[in-house]
Amino acid sequence: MSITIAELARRCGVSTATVSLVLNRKDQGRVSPAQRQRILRLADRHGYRSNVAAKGLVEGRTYRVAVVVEGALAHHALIGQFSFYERLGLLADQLRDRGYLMEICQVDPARPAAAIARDLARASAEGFILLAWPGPAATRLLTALRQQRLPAIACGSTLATATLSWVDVDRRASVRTAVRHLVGLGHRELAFLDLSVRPSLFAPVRTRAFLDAVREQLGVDGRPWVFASATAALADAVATGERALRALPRARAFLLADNLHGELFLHLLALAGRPPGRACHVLGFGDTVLAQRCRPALAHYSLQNEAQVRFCLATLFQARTGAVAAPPPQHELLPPLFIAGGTCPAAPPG
Amino acid sequence: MSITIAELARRCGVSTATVSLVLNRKDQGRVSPAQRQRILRLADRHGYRSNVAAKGLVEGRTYRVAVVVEGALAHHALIGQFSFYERLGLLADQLRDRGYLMEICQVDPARPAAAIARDLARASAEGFILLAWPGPAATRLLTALRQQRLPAIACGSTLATATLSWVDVDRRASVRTAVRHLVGLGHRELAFLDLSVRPSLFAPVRTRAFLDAVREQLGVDGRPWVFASATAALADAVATGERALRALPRARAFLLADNLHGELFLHLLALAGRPPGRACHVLGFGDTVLAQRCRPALAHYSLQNEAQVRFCLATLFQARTGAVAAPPPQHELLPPLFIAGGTCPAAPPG
DNA sequence: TTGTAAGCGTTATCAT
DNA sequence: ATGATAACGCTTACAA
Repeated sequence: MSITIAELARRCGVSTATVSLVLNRKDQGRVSPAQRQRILRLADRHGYRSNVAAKGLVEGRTYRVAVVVEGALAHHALIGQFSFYERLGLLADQLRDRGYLMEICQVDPARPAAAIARDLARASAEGFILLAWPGPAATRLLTALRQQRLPAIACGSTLATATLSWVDVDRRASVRTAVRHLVGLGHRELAFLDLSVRPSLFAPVRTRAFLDAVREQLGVDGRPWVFASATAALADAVATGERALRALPRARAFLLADNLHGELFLHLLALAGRPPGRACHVLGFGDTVLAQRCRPALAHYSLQNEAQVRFCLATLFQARTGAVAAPPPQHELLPPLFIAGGTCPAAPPG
Repeated sequence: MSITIAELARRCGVSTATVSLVLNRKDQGRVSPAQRQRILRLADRHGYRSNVAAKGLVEGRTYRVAVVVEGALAHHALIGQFSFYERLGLLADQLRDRGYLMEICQVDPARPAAAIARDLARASAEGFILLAWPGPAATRLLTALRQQRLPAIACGSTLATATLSWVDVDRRASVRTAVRHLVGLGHRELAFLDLSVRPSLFAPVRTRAFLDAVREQLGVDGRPWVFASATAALADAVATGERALRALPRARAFLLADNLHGELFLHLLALAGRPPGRACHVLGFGDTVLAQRCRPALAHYSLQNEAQVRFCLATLFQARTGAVAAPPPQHELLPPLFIAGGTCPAAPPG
């Protein structure tokens, strides 16, 4: 245990109130600059750290924020959602910066939302962040938490309602922008590859967005350009990629529904004599970490993990005092963000 | 905030001391059974939860355990260490069961150990768990933490010393047992594939163990049977796998240094007309989650995540009271554990 | 400008 | 068998 306020007060010959005020920057002209300096210097010398328990006790707060995870923590690595961990790491750091502690709650999404919410309430957290939940499940759980008057927000889910808090990247707009990007580079034939691990939450959304964008921007039916693997097996991803290359021998523009198997597909392209970035253009979507593992790095539209996390915390902490408050519901659909890479140049202006 | 002890006492017409004793099961015949029941029932009805802050304050404890991660949380997904997250999830749950809170500290391993330890001390945790650190770095940090009298243990690192606390699976013994396993099945030619992402901490250890075991059990030089990819690229893993199959056309026994690219290699085997489990035997090592994603499931020797986590907590909490204590240093090298799968039968007895 | 003191919920020591 | 009460470290209303 570090030095206490009482001890600091004793050594400075002042009262605990004075020390507390100075340490919390609440001494608006109430404490003489001299005292102020002495107290701060002594605190620093002894490495003073406020006792969270005491502080929390007197303030009636827990300084905890729970991050609610669907199923096991390791599950998201298996389904290739690496950005899940990036967001978790960002949350851990940024919450610590605010003096909060991150609590990880792994819950069984099959249970009724009300039961989950009741259990979560026992975590005595001041706020809840639902990380990467499917939209419907997120909606149910957020609603149940709201009934218990617990501030909560979904991070990485697009909900159909404006009465709950959530943030996500706009997948539809990203696909649409990516199509415009490739069309702007002169391509008139695009291949769309959905090689992500099944069952994917977003596969139908992405495919639909692609077909709409193709219809709108090229005036044709894009269905012959869509190639989706039917299973989660790597072998199936390989087969699907090869099938696409055989089916569209003249295609020089490729859109990946997810960066997950990007490295694999770039490899297939190279084998097929269409080296990415030189003989053809490839655009991905998803985790930047995955994209940058590719050679060349995969140009893609981003998940914007940092922006998502920032929005979550800003919403949860929007009360003036830095305390978690029950905020009015807020949501945001982040616009497409291009991340450069060797597989495709930026879109031409206009 | 749930109901308090004081309120409970008021409603039962007893003192706070009585309630506290009953609630903490410290009323050895001191409280009458009738009172006891009344108190417990009322507490249950109001969903009483003890206030951690108050408890921690009076006990002078923080009920926090820090899990120290090398670099970013997401890093381990990129290098294919999925079991990292499995262990993290196990830690989160088991610590919560003990009334503890898990704090994730992402630290820059390039900084001096003493500086890291000083920063970690500010986390005011009662104990530290170094998750999946390379041995030398773990040794330095554990030593620095010990100098600050902070209980700490490394999970998933093999250290050269018995004066620090650590737990790991015995990689050497696992490889050796796997070789014996395949030899016991009648194989006289083994291929050893190291396709893991570079730079791997354990590649030299595993290769060395393989060569030793082959020398010992077959009396030959195993070097022509070792195939290692030189880079982290997927393309290199593919090339290395294919090279091994070409170089050893009659080999029917394969040992994978890591389950990471297991699915990929099984695919290559099938393509080469040697379907795993039927035409040949394949044994892996590492994450069970990865192995079970393969078709057929990859038989392998386990990392024993649960056993590792159990050992960590048992060591950290070994004081009688369930409090974290500064324990005498303890370590354990977990023995090989076979996990069945379709790619290889269990070893014949004897 | 500074000090005093009440109080947060809990545990544990002493009385009764 | 049970109750009073001090103590833990901190914040803050109020007094000086």
